[in-house]
Amino acid sequence: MATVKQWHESLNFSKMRLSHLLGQPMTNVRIAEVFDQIADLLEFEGANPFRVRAYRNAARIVRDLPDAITSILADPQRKLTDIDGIGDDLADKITTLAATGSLPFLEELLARVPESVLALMRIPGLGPKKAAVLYKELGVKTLADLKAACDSHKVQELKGFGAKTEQTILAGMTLAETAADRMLWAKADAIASNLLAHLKPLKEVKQLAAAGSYRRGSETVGDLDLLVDSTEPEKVMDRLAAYPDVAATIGRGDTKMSIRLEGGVQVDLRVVPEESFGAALLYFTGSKNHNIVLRGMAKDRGLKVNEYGIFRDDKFLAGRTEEEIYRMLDLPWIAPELREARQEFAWAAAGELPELIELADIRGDLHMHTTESDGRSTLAEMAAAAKALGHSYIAITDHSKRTSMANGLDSRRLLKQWSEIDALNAEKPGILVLKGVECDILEKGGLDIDDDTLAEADWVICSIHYGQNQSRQQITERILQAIENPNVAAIAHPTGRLINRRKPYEVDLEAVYKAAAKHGKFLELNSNPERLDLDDIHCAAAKQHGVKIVINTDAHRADALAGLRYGIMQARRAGLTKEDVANTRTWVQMRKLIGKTHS
DNA sequence: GCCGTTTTCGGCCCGACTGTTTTCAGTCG
Repeated sequence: MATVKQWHESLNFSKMRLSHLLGQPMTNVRIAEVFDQIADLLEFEGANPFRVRAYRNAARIVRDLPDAITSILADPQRKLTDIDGIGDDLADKITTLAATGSLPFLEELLARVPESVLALMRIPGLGPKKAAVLYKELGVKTLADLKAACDSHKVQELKGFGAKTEQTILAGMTLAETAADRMLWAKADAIASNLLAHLKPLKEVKQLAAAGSYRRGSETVGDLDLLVDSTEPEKVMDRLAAYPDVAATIGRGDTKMSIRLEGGVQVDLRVVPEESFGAALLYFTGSKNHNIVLRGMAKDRGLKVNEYGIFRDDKFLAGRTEEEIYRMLDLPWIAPELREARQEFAWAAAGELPELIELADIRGDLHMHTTESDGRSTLAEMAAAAKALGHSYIAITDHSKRTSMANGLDSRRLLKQWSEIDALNAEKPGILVLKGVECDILEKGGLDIDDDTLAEADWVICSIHYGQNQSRQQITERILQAIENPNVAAIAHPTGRLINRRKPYEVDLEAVYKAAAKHGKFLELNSNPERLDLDDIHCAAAKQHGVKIVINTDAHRADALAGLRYGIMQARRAGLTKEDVANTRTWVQMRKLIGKTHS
């Protein structure tokens, strides 16, 4: 999926020279980037595809790991080779990377293959084989070379290429220049809902679903994958072709069709008969790696799984529902959010598949703003909207004074707001409104509101809004200091994703997790879809360290309170249960967790 | 490159679609 997105990433990646990757603390993400680049280079060289897959797999495994590689290396009790998919060779390479910041094997590869050719493989329709031919036969090293070769029609003269391929390459190049990045889940949701509503009225459509990373609740979505149960694929495909927003048809066969919408989003449609709907839903939901494991398990049992069902010696056994397929493999049904080939199979084998948290489990939202700072809705409007959503409590957490451009409150205004909250509660609004604040962690350390005032609050959540360019160590120190303040209950934006689309600040998250666990402080999963933080990986890491998590919206207007579901999806992807998330509890229970005793 | 209650070698998920072929390789998901 998402060839266009990969293209973008490759453009960004090729700008980011190796020297930028190296010589910095070796985070999991940086190690993963090195392995992905090795996989690309090996693939270009035509290496054994399974060897390439091993590197890609390792990249994904390291990226998804809740623990920092550096802390595993530092722990004499643990070995890298204990991680599934990491053998002796890759463990050595990781160790070398972490110790020296460089990897001789990668240097060798880069000496053989110019890094710029990797961008060729990102063009839709150009894979490693064709890219290698272009490089070897025509000396195409860059995208500019490729453009020139197509324009002079040298490409179509190559064996295995033709006029059509040349056109496809040119079209792929211009498309990639203008196409959109991966979209946020919320946008995918809007588009998918419209598409489903367009297809549903067709009488030939018996069942339909949106699958892919959208169904898995991935934070961002590349392509949309639609699945339809019908015996009349032609009619279904005609219906999709008639969708008003279609810009182009990329491909169309007997049961499968791909279109591109205005704005660049690719939509893949697959039509299957009823007896295959569950198998196809499983296949189309992915992830790819989840499917690979499933199919391997089937093979071990002398079975075969494809998108039509599960088979023994070509005899159809099941396929109507996902449950049937899982059952044939002695597995319970696995929630789509968990299907990333991370821990779900180990959990299933041990009978420890977590009962994932649901939206309805949340009892209160503990981070929101009002018109008193930079919110758009009043205190009363926020309370009414939260009550309508079924919450039993909320915390009003307007900004503190340092955040002056958001009209942050000083202690005098805070105390005034809190007396208004007392008055509102006295009117018995049907929801408990808590006196809170989102208190700035100042550049020099320390908090923006005095301790005497903070002691009056029910709920103090802290975050960094200024001095985000400080060193990793300075930022970490500031956060640790806030965690140690007895008046503080929670840290918001712990990984630094607090401004849309801007690079997060650098922070030693291990230290933050450890301190939060030690002092019983909450880390916030901020549910804003545009700057979601903690994401699924960080969420799992926080849980691993025994940190208490709260899921809040950080809503700036009443209708944004419904955005809690975005955070819930990430929590589910991290395998969190109701117990793992603190604000599934009543406020009385929560207050005990915080350790506050005053009323 | 990884992995092993069939294994330390020989496997590694599976099928649709396209373009260039004349039975298939490459690409994609």
